[in-house]
Amino acid sequence: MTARKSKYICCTESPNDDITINQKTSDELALLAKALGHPVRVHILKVLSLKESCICGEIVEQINGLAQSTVSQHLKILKEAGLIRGEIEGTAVCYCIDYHGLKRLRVLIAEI
Amino acid sequence: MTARKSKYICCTESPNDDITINQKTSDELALLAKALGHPVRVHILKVLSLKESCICGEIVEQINGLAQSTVSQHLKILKEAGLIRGEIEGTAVCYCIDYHGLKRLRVLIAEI
DNA sequence: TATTATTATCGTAATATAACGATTAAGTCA
DNA sequence: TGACTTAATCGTTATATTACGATAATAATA
Repeated sequence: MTARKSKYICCTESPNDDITINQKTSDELALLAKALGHPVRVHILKVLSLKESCICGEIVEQINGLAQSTVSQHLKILKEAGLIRGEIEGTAVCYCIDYHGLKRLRVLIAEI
Repeated sequence: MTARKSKYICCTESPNDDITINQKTSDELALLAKALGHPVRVHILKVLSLKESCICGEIVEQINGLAQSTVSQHLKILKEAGLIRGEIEGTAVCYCIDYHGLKRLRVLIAEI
């Protein structure tokens, strides 16, 4: 990619005309954002944020009107993205926010 | 929803046991995050960030290997989410980041 | 006015996501 | 051991997303 003049006023000439963009962090950010990209999953994070930690069953109660299997699926997506963690406690599973993941999301957005 | 004792150690009792969560902001955050939840769209934002503003055609060039119509679709999604703006300049359209939208995303994440 | 340049939209196909009920798995307790 | 509790997984269906090529729309220009 070579720098070149643009005939468009809006396209400012800049030393950044030769662009190199970190694809890896783009992918990482996209994955995190995608995990957050559903109202129910945002809601789950808020529940966990307010309650510090919470067993799956109580989360299902908080998410009114959705089947347990559906909530479980959302929890899985959040977990795989690194936004929450789950710890087995007896027959239950206790979920909490993974603040490393959440911070990483903030950092990656800030870097845009 | 009434406050109740939990038999689980992990589930801390807290004054937030009666949870009220703002569904509207959850939806808003989910929409913004969803728009960001694709590597190509993150890439587009980075291109715009580095170049300040950019005509659609140059963005298409930067996104190697995707058809013009596909990139146009991604631009539409970003625009509808309020993450970019487009200004017609002759036959071209000049896109730039909508920093209000991006800031709103940051704020909503920070509020989780 | 006809042509060119640029971008948006349309129609379509392949794939992914979201939701459900039913079932499985694994730990607890009588 | 057998029943119960809790959560994950499976199979399925409906819907949404992503990508493409083709076409339409609009402004600039010859």
